Amino acid sequence: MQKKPTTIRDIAKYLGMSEATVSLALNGNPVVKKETAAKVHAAADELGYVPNEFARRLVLKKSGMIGLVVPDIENVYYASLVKALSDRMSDSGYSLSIFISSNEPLKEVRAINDMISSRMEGIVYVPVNTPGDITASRKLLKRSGIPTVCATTYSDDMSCVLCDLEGGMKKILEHVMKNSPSRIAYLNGPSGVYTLDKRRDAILSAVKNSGIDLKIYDLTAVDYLCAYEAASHMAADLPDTIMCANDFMALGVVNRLTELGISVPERVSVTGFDDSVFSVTSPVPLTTVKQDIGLIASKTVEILLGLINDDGITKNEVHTIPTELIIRKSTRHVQYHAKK
Amino acid sequence: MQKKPTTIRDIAKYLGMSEATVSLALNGNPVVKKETAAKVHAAADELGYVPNEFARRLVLKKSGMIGLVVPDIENVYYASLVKALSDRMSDSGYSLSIFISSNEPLKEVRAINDMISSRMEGIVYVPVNTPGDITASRKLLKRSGIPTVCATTYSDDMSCVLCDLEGGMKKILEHVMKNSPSRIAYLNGPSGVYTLDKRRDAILSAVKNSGIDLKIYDLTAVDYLCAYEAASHMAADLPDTIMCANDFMALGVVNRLTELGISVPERVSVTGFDDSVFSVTSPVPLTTVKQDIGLIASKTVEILLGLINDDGITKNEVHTIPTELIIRKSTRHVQYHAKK
DNA sequence: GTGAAAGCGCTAACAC
DNA sequence: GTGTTAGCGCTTTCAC
Repeated sequence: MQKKPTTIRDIAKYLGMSEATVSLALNGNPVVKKETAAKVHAAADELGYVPNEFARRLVLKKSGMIGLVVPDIENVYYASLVKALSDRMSDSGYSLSIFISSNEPLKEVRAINDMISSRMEGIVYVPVNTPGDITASRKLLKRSGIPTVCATTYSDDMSCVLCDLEGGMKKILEHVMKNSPSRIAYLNGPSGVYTLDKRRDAILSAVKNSGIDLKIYDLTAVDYLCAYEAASHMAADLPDTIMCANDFMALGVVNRLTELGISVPERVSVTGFDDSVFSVTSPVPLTTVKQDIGLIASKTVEILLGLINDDGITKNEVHTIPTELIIRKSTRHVQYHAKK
Repeated sequence: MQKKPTTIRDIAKYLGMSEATVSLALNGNPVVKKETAAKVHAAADELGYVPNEFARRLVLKKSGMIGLVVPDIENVYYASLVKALSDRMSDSGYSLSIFISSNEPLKEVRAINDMISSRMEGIVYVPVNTPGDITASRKLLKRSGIPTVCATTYSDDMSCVLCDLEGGMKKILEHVMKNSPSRIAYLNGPSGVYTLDKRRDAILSAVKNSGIDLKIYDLTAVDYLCAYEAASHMAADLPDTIMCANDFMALGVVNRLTELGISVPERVSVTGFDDSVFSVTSPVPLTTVKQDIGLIASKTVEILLGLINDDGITKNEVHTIPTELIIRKSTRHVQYHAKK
């Protein structure tokens, strides 16, 4: 069992002074005499004093914490986001408290409730990434009045930071177009997920009236296996370009195609999205769209801190991070360019 | 700015009853009359009451939280661990508080201090995974008296849960041996990291006196790029088997070799370790050693909860999780077997 | 420069 | 059944 932790009172008794002095000394308040302060620190050290944050926060009415909910930590995209957010936050004086919703709206609600009861001073909200009802979460957040910013996707009633998904999709499509494709397949996920719907819409509107035969597949999940299997089915009647909603899917396609003896990009071009590890560690490095997660994180922290300090930053501001086309080797056009 | 949260006192005033009753009702204590309880809940709802956890924890002297420090969330291995731990923990009534040390001993110390001040009731300690001095962390943990279990690696002064790294290494080596290799290269990381040293020792002692030409490379990091580059250097004078400390490295080797026109496993066998995503999404699926992260997580939680409840579970117990050889396509022997 | 005292929001005896 | 009261450990005026 745990030994009872040392309190300020213990130190005060031990030193024969008052709690107030000890507290002031410990907080480095200059009003206490230097030698007194030194004595206090020595005693604190000796007794193994560690402040009780609960007591502290209770009276200060500040938690010094910022909460973060993410849908899935095993997804490299979110893992990078968490890492970036954690880095950016550590300079701010706040500590980050991470919650995982596992893509379940119910867990998300629980996490948000936890954050509210723990009096987080700010919240970074990354909603579940599957079709699901998150109105409960949004209502809770709203009602709490805690400064919140929604990251990587859109929510209509709070500030958001997300990438220019449409722009990215258009850029990569333009790149693909240079190859004069006649049949494009686009592997997307279930509809009802903002970031996927956005991608689908963008590609759809860009291709419209181009005479290109575009076929969109709404897979059950935006993961490796689904894409891998989709590629299998496509093999019989191959399009010349297969675009994917993310890199992990593109990897699945590349691997399956390669297995089948279909060469990428010679026979078919494949594109990813996100510019994650997979785009680099793919046997055929992927042409993709970079979502600058570092930038998302920085902007998110910036806006959140602004909100917390009530800097007069507009609420419900939507901040769009530009995307960048990254040309690697999974699309034909690249090589063409690279070689001349 | 945030509106002032509703307190129990507000509800009491609003309803014209005492705080105690409200508190009891809110906690579902059966002594309060049903209708009173109903009224209280209604009022709480109406006023948007969310309990102040700090006050609660202060008086209860319990945080209801378990802390977790991990070195690197972008590493799929740790990401899976966090996920598994988070899942297992959620049934236990405790909430998990995640800290990222970014493989920096200093950040690790900070995280541990945070956990102690936040009065975590238990700690899952996953030490930094690079050579570095973590005695400070261990001393802090020790001194705090908080039940702690060290996961995925060994620490001499606390309970540990880790995989049978040596056994795993031996198993995969045995498998490789069936091919009668004459020259094996083993790609490891810097020495001074327990889990890597263990692997190195195991392979070293197993190969000793076998007449096999074993060459061990202590790379600066156990990642894709380092392994990729090492493979480049090896190409000139190729061993017949390249073993790696993890799957991510093995993927780097496979990709580089493939680029160089060296076929895996026909010309050289490659092995991984961990059985992570990479072993499955590799263009040549990797023969590897499975570390059952789910099991690690379950056992860790079990031991930790035992420690917290002082179940008389021996402290400083080292629990070893068995590893499993997973034969896929990156080693010759497999195919040999598979085909006959 | 230091101490006494009030109170942060909540819980848990103990009275009534 | 419900109210009164005394803290949990800390910070912070305000006296001295």
